[in-house]
Amino acid sequence: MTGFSTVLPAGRKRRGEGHTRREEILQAAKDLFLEQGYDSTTIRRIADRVGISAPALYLYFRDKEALMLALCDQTFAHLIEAVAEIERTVADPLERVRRFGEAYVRFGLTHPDEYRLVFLNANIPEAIRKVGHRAATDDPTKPGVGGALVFKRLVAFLVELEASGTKLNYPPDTCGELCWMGLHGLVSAFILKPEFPWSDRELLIKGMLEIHLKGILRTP
Amino acid sequence: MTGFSTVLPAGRKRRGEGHTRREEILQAAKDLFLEQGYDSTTIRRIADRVGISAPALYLYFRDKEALMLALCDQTFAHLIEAVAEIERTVADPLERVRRFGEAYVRFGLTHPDEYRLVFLNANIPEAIRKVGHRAATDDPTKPGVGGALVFKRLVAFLVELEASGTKLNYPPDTCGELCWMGLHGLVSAFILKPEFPWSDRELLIKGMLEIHLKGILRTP
DNA sequence: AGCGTTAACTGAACATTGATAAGTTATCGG
DNA sequence: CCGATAACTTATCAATGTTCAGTTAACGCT
Repeated sequence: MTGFSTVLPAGRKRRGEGHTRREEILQAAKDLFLEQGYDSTTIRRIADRVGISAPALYLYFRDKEALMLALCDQTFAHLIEAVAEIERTVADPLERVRRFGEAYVRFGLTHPDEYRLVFLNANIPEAIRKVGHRAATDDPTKPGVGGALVFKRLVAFLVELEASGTKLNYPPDTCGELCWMGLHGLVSAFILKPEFPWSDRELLIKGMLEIHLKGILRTP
Repeated sequence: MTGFSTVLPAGRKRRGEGHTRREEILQAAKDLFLEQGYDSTTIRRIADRVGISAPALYLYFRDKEALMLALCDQTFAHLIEAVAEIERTVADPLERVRRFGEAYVRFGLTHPDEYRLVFLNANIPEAIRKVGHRAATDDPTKPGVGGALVFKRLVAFLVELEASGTKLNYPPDTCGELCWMGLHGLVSAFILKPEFPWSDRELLIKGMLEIHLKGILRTP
């Protein structure tokens, strides 16, 4: 039961309607990616789904990497939205940090493939690997900075937390990095090693959040 | 400055000396892998280094995956040895856990490429992905169980720790998983995102160890 | 010394991959 | 209706992992 879906040729786009095709390609790539994973998301198969020839893809994306980058940013928007939601609805800085952790883990576990693409892949070309944690100084209008944006929010929460009088055991950015590393370790473990007999998932999530909150807050 | 090293043809092996060639292949693959990374470690290039034809490789390895698996196990032996060293020289269970963490991080940071191959790669075929954390019930004589063996040692340390009277906040295996996830998050962050402006590396390592030790030990 | 078996190995080829070059077609403004 | 050009295709490239069919050389045996 693999790749039987060849789509009928799509009509040529009207002049000036190229961006439409671009989005069709993105959608097809995303579908394929979610259905069959990265390895099956080939240029030819994407083109096939859209109903155009393979080289036509290169009219809209410089190369496969650029296509995947665009996909990543699209998905990251979801996580950014989730964090914005927290900022809108939660006032307490400590609670914001906890909610951030929960949202991050939930995002990773419900979008495992994108998570792999953005945060885990050591095999994919350099530029894609960087997407997750490109330096915060990079041009934020360019594709591939979603991860850094999210991370900056976490650090901002920690700065608030410190400003509100809570003592931290490390500088806010170090705290943020430690928390992210723990959350990332958790998510990537579940994603990369699903066959491992992990103990209760909810316990692990709760435990990881507890450990890190307890670890960064100074308690005399 | 890339791939100029083509090696002269090696003489045919005597009858019964095939295993020698097998090890030559492994060595060449390892060198190439360390020098140029996974993407450059192709069947043809490996064969080229050894001085044989590409198909000759398939006399000694079922496929590329099997070759890489063998490489992984070879490298894992180093980590296993480091852990055994701890068992030999350190008696205190708590200290054993701390030393395990240090050794694990040191291993990851000094063997980043192997670490990527074994623990990080979401793109490489399934069997290689599993290497790091194959279920402990798997046949331990088969290749690819190095990761699980190491992890079992950590859990054993935690069981000792509990037996010695120290109260834990979670069951030993859950504690082990949490610790491993944190350590792994740390190592993989450094490896996958070297360009990110992390705060002081030593502080992060020390912090991660502290956080997790504090987190799993019950302190009333 | 010669012969047959077979381990060790090679050359050519296949299907896929991402990517490019060069040419074609259809749309649209004037 | 015509010329410019956006949109697209066909043919092709080099590289990848892998297989097939054959070849060569080492060894035991008579």
